[in-house]
Amino acid sequence: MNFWLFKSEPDKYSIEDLKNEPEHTACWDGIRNYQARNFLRDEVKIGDMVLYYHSRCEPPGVVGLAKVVKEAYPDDTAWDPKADYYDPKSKPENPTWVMVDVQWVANFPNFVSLADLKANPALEGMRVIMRGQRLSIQPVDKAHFQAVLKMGGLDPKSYL
DNA sequence: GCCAACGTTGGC
DNA sequence: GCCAACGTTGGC
Repeated sequence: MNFWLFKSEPDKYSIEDLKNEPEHTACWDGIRNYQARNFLRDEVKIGDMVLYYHSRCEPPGVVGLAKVVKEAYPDDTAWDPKADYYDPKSKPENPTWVMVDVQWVANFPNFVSLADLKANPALEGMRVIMRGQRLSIQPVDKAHFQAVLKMGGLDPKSYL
């Protein structure tokens, strides 16, 4: 099993939006960065666990836990001219972009802000706390993942 | 809203 | 293939 951090802007799609979906499940569409795409396509697997991170808000931080329920398949919003993430380079016969499905698992009893993450020495090296780290799909070390769950008030033994 | 950091584009 | 210009991300 792999561990991930997925960023989302809560104004656009928050963890509450995911929680309110049928079966708490939605497609994670709109990824238009090649490094993130490669993670989605090659390494994000069913059962992988995801830290749900709110970015571009005050304060940014990890708000909960989700899991992967469907592996990479073509992101059809890329060839819809009306979609926000339309990309004319991507075609149905040769899709450039992929998405996965994620399911809400839990909200953190305690919000874990970016400042909290930076203040925890156990999280040294975690990508999200590094300067200029814009990647919206990030791999997370298991030890880091467990530490963040604990900070959020969830028992890793119950979820991993 | 600002702006530094980063990714992408496109002329050469 | 280089790199300047441009667009986007995201913390602050």
